[in-house]
Amino acid sequence: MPMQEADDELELAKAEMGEVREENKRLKVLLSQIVKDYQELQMHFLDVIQKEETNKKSMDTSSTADHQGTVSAEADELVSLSLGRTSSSTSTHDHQLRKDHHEMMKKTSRDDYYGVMNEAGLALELGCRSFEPAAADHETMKVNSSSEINSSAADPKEDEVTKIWPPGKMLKTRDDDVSQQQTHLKKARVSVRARCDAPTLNDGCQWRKYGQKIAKGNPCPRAYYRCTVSPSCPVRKQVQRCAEDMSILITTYEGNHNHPLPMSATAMASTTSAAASMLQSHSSTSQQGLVNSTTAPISTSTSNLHGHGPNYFTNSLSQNSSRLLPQSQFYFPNSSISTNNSHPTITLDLTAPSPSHFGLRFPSGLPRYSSSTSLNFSSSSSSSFDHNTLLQTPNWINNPAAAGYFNYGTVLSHQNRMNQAVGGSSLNNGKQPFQEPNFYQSYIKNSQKAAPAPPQHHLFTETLTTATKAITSNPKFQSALAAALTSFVGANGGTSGAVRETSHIVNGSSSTESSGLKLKWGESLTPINPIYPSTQKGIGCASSGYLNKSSSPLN
DNA sequence: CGGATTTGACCAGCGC
DNA sequence: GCGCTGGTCAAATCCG
Repeated sequence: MPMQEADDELELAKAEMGEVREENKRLKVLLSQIVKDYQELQMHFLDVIQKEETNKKSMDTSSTADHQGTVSAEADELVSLSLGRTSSSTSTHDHQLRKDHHEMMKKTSRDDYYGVMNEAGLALELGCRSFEPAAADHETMKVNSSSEINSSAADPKEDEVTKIWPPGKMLKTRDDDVSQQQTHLKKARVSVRARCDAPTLNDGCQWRKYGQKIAKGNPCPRAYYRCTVSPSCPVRKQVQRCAEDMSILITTYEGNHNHPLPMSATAMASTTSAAASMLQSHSSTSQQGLVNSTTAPISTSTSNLHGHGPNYFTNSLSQNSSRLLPQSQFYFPNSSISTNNSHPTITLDLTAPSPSHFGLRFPSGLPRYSSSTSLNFSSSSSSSFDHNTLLQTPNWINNPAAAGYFNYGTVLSHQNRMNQAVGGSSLNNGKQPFQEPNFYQSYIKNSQKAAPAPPQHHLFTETLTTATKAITSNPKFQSALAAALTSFVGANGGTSGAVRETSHIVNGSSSTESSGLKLKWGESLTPINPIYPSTQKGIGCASSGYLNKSSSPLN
């Protein structure tokens, strides 16, 4: 009988593989269509820019405001290109833009151009840049102004630039208008809430703890980490247990990586980047007076990832808001906005109670925001996302503790099975003992007894990461997604998980109840990680140092 | 012994 | 100006 069971399992596995293959084929087709559409739109946009430039020359300066608005509107309709159009745009800029575009189109045929190729061999542009001047991060602004615009993304000088970043002193070199825009938006932060018993999320990066504080209103200490992958990396993160539910780990990221990241780190980086872009995009919009109320839609702009190589992901937060090519936007209705906080924070809440949603929402401590908009990226048959529904399974989601709260489509189920097959969940890297308050310590111990750490399993996640990088960075994808989201939101009620811009706790507006976005996590299959094969010691939220150094738990 | 962590001190921003 | 709070520094300590 054991033989019979084995055969059944084998057959089952084969059937699943077949399904996955078919799904993969469909996705490849979708991707190719997306790429094609994107390229068409890109050319369209450039034509618009060129026309605008022509009009500019033919018109008196008194009419500039009008036509700027016109172009903005058109660009917005396409991929929200207008957001990058600033008064600083000149013909030189436009020409440079076009030149950059063509160069990027050339580059997309190179294997070494970061994220250009996904497993399907489809070229997706990742070197996208924007004129967006309103990045919330001052540090980012400096980098962009000094290195991004005037040099390629691979410019080694970027590190040098970042080395001279004195925290909080970056406004000095900026134009006055930009400074004014940023006076109330000093540093964008992305907060990730996830159920995780490990000290930190396994975001793939290497961190060193440099401080710990008891923050007001939370008995659990807040730990401060800085990225140690590069000595000059300005990225910080704060890790703290949720006061209301200590199984929830709140990880807040701030800053931009200025160094190559391992694949396992790009997942989180891309996710936070997208969220930060969303936040910043909203912020800039808000600054323009388009969104002012605390219940206005969040303007969300997914990130334009770029890199110096297959594993280079420079933007964890706002940097990607300052690219030379346009970024797209989409809107999440009924989202809360706070404009009076110097540290606007967007919270990606991965603690949604439903196992079928990946959500962005307010902390559970704010029950009035508990419903909401969930992003449920599906590779399957959702009619609303037929042509652009591939997303990643980030490594940090691979945390089994959190896994129960996500739906990766077919991937998750496969992965969970595999995880279980190889020994259970990975809740902790086991490297460091917890030194949090006793009540939490006991909680952790109990949790760990029930869930022994398993071996790692990265193959799916890295592939998904790669696919995500390719896709989410694609403005066309974003645009199409935006359109889909817009229509879908209009037709959907609230679900679990949400996109929320916290900027501290916003007022008690109840407007967050109704939005609903369901984007199912997609799938991708090719396992790759040629550069950091030994970096992932655990698939859980344990933060494994990919340089064989310990990353830091919350002690 | 070198690197990471701990933890009290220090500093800056903010509200009163 | 003072106190509170968040964030960082750095010497002491821990650990592999």
